[in-house]
Amino acid sequence: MEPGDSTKQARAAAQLRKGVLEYCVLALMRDRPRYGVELLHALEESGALATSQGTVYPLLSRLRRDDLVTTTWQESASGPPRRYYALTDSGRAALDEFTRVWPGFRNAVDAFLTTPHPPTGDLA
Amino acid sequence: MEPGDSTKQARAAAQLRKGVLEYCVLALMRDRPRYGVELLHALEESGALATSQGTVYPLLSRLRRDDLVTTTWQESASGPPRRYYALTDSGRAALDEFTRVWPGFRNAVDAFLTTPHPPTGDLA
DNA sequence: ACCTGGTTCCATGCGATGCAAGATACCTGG
DNA sequence: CCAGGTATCTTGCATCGCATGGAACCAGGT
Repeated sequence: MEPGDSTKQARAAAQLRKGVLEYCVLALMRDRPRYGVELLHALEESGALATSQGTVYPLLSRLRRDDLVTTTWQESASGPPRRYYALTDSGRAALDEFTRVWPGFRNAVDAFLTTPHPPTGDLA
Repeated sequence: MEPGDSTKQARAAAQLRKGVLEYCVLALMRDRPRYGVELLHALEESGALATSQGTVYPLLSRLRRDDLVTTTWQESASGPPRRYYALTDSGRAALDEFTRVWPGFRNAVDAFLTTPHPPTGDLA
């Protein structure tokens, strides 16, 4: 994404990420601990959820503040040490909760976008 | 939803609505003009996107400010006059743009929630 | 005429979130 | 010693959902 990209498409995508990014990051930690730049790359490869460091690190700080993740420093073979983030029980519960809520939300949006809204009345 | 409902489920759902509500409201106006309370009821019936007047009216003000909708006053058979909101060409373009972006976003989130993230490497 | 209730509209202030920009530190290689 | 890549974090801003409160209009009962 270009720095000065203020198209309507970019704006819609930016607003979409709100609130979802947190749980996608938790989902990435589900099977093993991850570190910041690793999460950043995984989000970038997904395409639709690409973001920046200025978004991920404050998010990770909030997750740690709310006891959804714990962190451990670990040496790296090449480069500075990495802070690995792992799910706590609360974090896993939050992820499960979101996984339960998401399908209903997704289907509701799909319905609004695809269902016609005729003048005569919805369905009553 | 109770007024003082601050459960994790409610919190996740609240954050999810961010950015999506705007386009669901536009989608409701796709086939005919709507007025405020009518939009509020339609959102409430969907379940997952139920919200309040304090959310809808500022949203409608922003849509009008950005020239995505136009408004016309119309008398009501029972009650005060209603302000009907209709899509402009820009509004319809924004809705089409969102309709194009949404499936990719939705599938990306689905992938994060359902795809395992094994230790050995993603897929490379 | 009064007043109670329902309907419809809107404004204000707060908390949460994504983001651009910048700062700091570590390691490797020339 | 210095340049570049890797990795972490902070600050200030803009946007958005929401609770709360207020204002206006109409119908019906007393």
